Amino acid sequence: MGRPKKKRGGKPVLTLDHIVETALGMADEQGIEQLSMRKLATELGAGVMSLYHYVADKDTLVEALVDRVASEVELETTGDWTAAARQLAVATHEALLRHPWAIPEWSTVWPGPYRFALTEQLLEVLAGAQLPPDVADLGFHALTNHIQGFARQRVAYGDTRTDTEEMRNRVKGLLTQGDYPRVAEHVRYHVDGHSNHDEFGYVLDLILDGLARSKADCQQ
Amino acid sequence: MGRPKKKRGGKPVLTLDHIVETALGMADEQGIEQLSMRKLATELGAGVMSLYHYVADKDTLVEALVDRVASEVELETTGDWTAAARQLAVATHEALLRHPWAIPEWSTVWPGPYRFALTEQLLEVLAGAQLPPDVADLGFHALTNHIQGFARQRVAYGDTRTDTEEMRNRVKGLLTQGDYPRVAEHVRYHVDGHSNHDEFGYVLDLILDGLARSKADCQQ
DNA sequence: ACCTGAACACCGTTCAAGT
DNA sequence: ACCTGAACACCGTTCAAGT
Repeated sequence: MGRPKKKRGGKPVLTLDHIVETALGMADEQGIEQLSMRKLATELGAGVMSLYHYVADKDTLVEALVDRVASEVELETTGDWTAAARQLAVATHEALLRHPWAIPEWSTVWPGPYRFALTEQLLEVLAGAQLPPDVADLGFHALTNHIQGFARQRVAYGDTRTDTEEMRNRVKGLLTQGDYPRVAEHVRYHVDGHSNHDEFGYVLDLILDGLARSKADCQQ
Repeated sequence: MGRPKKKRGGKPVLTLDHIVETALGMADEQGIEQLSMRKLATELGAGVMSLYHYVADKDTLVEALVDRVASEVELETTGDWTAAARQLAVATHEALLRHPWAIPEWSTVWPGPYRFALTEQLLEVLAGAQLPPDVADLGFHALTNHIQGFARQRVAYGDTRTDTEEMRNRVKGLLTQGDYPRVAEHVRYHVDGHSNHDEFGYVLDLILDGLARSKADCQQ
């Protein structure tokens, strides 16, 4: 959190924290594809090799970056298990939308401590629901798949930051030309039909209702 | 499909088809991270720059590669809409497992014609089911998220080809050390408990049953 | 039309050296 | 302990040139 930029007399010109925070900013602004050790170093006003005193290699840095995103998710929840699961899902979804570059990394990179804590928490919440084990497992995967899948889709069509001229033209082409009418219809359904409709929450509730219902079914 | 390797007198030493097929083989064997234009060219016995007569740039090649994977999915289906959706889902899942490198690309890359045809087909099947529009939409996303999410997870823990020493140690550490007990429990549930249980199909049927039930609910 | 080598502007990382 | 430049082994791609 403290970020000593140059600090004449003191020793630590660089900090792991400062490195990660700067890298995060660069990834947020220009995408992770544009983030290189060299650019990061010059952004920090340091030599490239200085970074390697704080980070083993680039992959480890990216892992740290993704975990930094996971750290933004509030783990404290209120209410019963459906409310709690909902809060975790929404908070994760929002964190991913804040850092779109992290979406493809989310499921690719080995989890860091914050990510593990988040997963642990969601599993804990589901365990508290006393669902039959296979339903709990299904529920966990349905929720995480929904979170990731929906974030990916959000960014694919229509996220303002990721939008390139190229992509907008391709979408327009898809909607204009007659090939793939069902796909065009589906995209339109999302783009104009439901923009102020909270689709993420809507489907999320369907999943949670389904889980709650499974439990009721088993208990009678 | 024809692959002329050197063909002394004839002109086409290279073919788009031959390039894509060779690149696919390399990606399958060594992962897409290891696939470079230069290595691909030498594998083909050509100069790097020769490739650029068939392919605009590396990104386009990767798009073609992913579409090559999509092309493996059989679009012809039999039976009612649940059977048809099931067949498409299973075939897609299998194609992704055959080419694990394609899983993260699947939702990142702009779709090619085969991928579009596949999406169109699934939407068509769901349209044929006469579900209420929002249920059809939910169903489409539930299915695609399940396909992608499950494939990702399969590869994350336990896919033999992607398994590195590194990763096996990390998983072992997770299971051995006491941090994150719920996560460890969850991984164990998948690793030993259900190895011969067809989890993909099981959850897939739950989704399809849920959709069918929604329809029944609305019709009465 | 098809293929190419040289060159440019980048990468991540090793290594040996500086304070 | 902390920082570094030179060097190595790579990248994708432009350009001008060959057949």
